[in-house]
Amino acid sequence: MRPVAARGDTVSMSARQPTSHDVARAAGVSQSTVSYALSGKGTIAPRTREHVLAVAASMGYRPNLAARSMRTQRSGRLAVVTGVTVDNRLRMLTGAAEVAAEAGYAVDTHSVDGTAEARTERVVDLARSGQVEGVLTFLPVVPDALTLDEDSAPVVAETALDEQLRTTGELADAGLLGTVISALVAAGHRRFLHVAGPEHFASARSRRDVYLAEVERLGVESLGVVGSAWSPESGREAMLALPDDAPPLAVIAANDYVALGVLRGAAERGWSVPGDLVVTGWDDADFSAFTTPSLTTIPVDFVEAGRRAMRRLVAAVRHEEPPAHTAPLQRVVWRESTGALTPAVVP
Amino acid sequence: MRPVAARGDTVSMSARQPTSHDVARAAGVSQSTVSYALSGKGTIAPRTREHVLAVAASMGYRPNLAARSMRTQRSGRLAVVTGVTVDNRLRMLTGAAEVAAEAGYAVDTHSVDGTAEARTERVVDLARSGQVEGVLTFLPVVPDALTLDEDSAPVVAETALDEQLRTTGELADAGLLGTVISALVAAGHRRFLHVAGPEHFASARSRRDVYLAEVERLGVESLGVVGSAWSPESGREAMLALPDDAPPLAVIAANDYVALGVLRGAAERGWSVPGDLVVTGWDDADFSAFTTPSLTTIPVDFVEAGRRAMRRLVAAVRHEEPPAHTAPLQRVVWRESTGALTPAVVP
DNA sequence: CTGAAAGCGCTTACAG
DNA sequence: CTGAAAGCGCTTACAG
Repeated sequence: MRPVAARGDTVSMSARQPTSHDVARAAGVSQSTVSYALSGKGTIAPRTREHVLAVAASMGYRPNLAARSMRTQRSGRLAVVTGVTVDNRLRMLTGAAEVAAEAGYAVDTHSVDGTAEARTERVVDLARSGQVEGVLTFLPVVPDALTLDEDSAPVVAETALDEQLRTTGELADAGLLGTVISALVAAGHRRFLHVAGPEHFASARSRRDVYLAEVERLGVESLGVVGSAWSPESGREAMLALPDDAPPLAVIAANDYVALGVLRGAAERGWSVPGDLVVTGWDDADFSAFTTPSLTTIPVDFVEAGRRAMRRLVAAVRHEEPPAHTAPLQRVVWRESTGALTPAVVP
Repeated sequence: MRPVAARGDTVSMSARQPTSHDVARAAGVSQSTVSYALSGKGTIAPRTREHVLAVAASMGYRPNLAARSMRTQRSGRLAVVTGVTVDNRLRMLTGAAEVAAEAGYAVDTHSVDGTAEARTERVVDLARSGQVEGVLTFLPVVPDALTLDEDSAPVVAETALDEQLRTTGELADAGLLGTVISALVAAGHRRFLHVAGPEHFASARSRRDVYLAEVERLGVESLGVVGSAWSPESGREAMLALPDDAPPLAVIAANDYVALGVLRGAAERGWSVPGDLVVTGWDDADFSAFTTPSLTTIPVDFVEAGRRAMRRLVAAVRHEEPPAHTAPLQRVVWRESTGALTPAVVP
């Protein structure tokens, strides 16, 4: 398909990548001098360095990463474990890849499916493989199955089954739900329902926990916690299972996909939103501003979450302290699905 | 943080990964025999091979990929270029990663932002870097800026600005839109509008082209082609810009996000769907079955599209013929947004 | 059938 | 300030 250069070809148009040796020959210096010039390490005369750099650039020289890695015993690679789940993973991957690139690491993507145990095994396998210096997983893992010994590369999990891991956990913060419920109570709502996400997501668990705590604290009625998926089906089924006299009701959905199903199910029941029901979601999905009614939700900056998770991993790999983040990743956006709230109650 | 093994440590619990040398010593053979045993190449006594394999497994031996790559002059790596765009990219990445893993390649993910030209430059850069054996891009590239010489790794683009590349193009096939429009005409619709996607996506262009051709062929009225984004905003604005006497109208949206905005805009105009307007989308987004009304759409198997794109890349890297695919990636799903169609007209 | 040896392209003490 | 040399862990002709 593409012509292969003859082996004994002496013409300069070689098909092979130039090596530091080639640069050295062209620049009239030794190969080690080329290495020092490029790394900036050791002692080297500024003029020599400039000259070597210029020659290297003119030849389009790129250091062979495999050779460097073999010599330095560092692969310069980090693994990111992902899979087919909710759509916000790609945004997190984007942020993570950005930070990794800035820190000088390449990112290997590993798409993993199957049970939490199977996924955890893959993560452990990667951490022990010796091919990567660290592992960042966007999928929940089972800490019990995550037995890392000293040889293993560090693992950072954005969502874990519990808190034993180096969890960044910022996505799991459900504190804003307290704000939302308080505002709804201030607006006169007295009966609530939570349609929860999957138990093995830390974010789903903490949303449920905050819901339960707030409902208790404010002394309002709760029709309970139902559902265990991030899907519209889950929200729709929750509506279809409700008694006829459920409204007026405030439905706290685990995320916007669930909330979308709630809207759909409410329509099928003949309940108006925000008349009979008010509904809130989470994540500010791409569609959430455009449903009818549009969804009140808690936007999460997934790109930034990915960045932060990767910064934690890089810190762990380098045995540095994890960076502290202050700027919040989440906020509340009030839209039509919660009806008109007086400015006084909107936080 | 984690204890580092003392350098002169002679205890067998070494923190470093075992090498083929370590395996050779433990198995009582030479290092080259270990290599032959693991690769299955060369001539080796079955008993020796089994023994070596058992020892290697018991030690948790993993070949050092950097060393292998340096020796074989093959990195065993493929780059996938992605970015923050529509949510279906992650599904494609999943399929692509799966095929790459099966074929024995690791996948480097590169998240790229910026203009089409800037992205193209990154793709070219990767192809020439010598670090990867091939590049698969899910983002549109500009062929004019994509100057690959003989040294470059092959590039496969799922979506290209034109057809000069090795485009898999299956996602760009808009043939089913003919089926949809014919069915709507058979159901009595006589006036159409297309809300198009971004010009630089091949899929957006071919949807527009098929729309124009079908409207012409069937001799029905077209209110034109508007819009140039994959966003709900685009669909909503298209509705708000329509004259009051636009209905009855069949709106062909470039994808489900656009269609969602069309639903929203129609609601704001006081037009009922499917009464005043019928609407179709594309992609069967996660929300499409749960909008009110639910969306008639053309589901695309993005995971399989990712697999196929990666198979093409692997074939190109190996100088093999690209595999031919027969099973269609797309189909039509009729839902509420097109109203009741008699079974006779539904294809 | 097995082993000794070269070499892939780097980095980094060490000598000059 | 510069260069010769060792060695990272593999694969693969080649000799025995």
